[in-house]
Amino acid sequence: MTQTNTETRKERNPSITRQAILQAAFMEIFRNGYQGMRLENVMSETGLTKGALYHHFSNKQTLGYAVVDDMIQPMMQSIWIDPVNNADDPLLGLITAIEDLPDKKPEQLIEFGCPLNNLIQEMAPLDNGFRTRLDAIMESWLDTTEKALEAAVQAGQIRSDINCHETATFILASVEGCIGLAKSAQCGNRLRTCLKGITGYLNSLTVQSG
Amino acid sequence: MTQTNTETRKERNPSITRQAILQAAFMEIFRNGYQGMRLENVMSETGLTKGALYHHFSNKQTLGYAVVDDMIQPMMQSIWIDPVNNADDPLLGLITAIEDLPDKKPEQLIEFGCPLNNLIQEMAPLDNGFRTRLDAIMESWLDTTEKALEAAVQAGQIRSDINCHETATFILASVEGCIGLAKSAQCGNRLRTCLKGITGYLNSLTVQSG
DNA sequence: AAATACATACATACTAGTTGGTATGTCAAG
DNA sequence: CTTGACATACCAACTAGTATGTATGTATTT
Repeated sequence: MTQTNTETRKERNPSITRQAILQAAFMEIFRNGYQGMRLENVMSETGLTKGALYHHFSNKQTLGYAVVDDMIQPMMQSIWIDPVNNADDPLLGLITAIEDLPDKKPEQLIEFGCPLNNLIQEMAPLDNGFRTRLDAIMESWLDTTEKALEAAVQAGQIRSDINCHETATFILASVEGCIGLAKSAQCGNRLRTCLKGITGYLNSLTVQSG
Repeated sequence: MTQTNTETRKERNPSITRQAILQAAFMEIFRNGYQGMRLENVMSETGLTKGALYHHFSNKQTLGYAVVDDMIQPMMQSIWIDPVNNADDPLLGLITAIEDLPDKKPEQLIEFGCPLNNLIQEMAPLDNGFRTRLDAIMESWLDTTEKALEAAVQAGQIRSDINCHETATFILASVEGCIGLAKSAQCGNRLRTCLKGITGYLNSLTVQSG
């Protein structure tokens, strides 16, 4: 085995390398925001050099977009969209998605908030490429939630006089707001207190409670 | 009149100069975040130099803290805390505070969001000095809202079985969430849609609607 | 009331460190 | 042996912060 480097030879695997860069960039953005992300930190966390980084991504912006498309979008898909779409009971599917939130990555959720919302609040006014990508995720999130509410109406679970579009928007706003409030206090209790408000609201929509 | 400068002589007024710096810094932070704020832009927007800036504020962090204390806190006071505290009708005071939001600075609210929430989401995990200042504003905002709910209970306006603390937390989370969603879409309709969800929720708390 | 002394309120010029980006070299795989 | 996958070395621009100079207001002294 020829060994030109002092360190152990790195096996080449471009897809794994790319994934490692994306993972490190995601965490950097999650903690510090996109503007606060330092490519130097992405390098040190992956053990790669600037050459490798710029081989896979042409610039910082492209890397940022890729984090949205290849990391954040799949997360939202697996945390909310898929479970809610596949739930047998539409209302229970929504409630479960909400109640499961604190269990996913509790410490990260409270310390750093929601990766999607963080980037929206930072970048929406500054970079329309970010904004359109992020709002597309938001729209699909809204769409899934709205359809679940419509199904819950059809199933006779919640009142038929509610506006599902308005209600879905309100629910997602509340979810993001709750995570944001918990981040402000850096406190899990505030998250749970706040999420109870959402489930309480959902219960107020049920027919038997009217 | 001796005139050493080429430009017109600047009259000296330290308090006005300080306010001008704070105003420019606030807008810079509002648009770009604290990390994105450039002191050079604060200088160019005020027409001042770095010497003047560093005369009034010892460093960037001190300026950032002053923006929180001297700009954002008074804004929250005048937009929400004072009107809600001084309202004759506690429930109407809350509803009015919510419904008035889009009228304050509509284009800024939708484009840049909420100055308080922006800074919380950006800085809470990064700088505890920011976080404690911002969360103190949040706490006073929560406190005012909770007391208004308690007064509404006392006045027989809303059901007495609700948890005012939990409800206040939920309402403020929803407000911030709605502003955040509108910012994502850069769309006033989504803000109004979402805020209707909040007022609808408040109505669901009233006694006659139970 | 004029002169002096001193602190405040700025301006100018510079520095050190950071950061995104590039040019080029090298090793490995097909 | 050509192309892809990296490493090394370097640069130009930016940015917070500093050192220092100067003009202005104000209190004190005589």
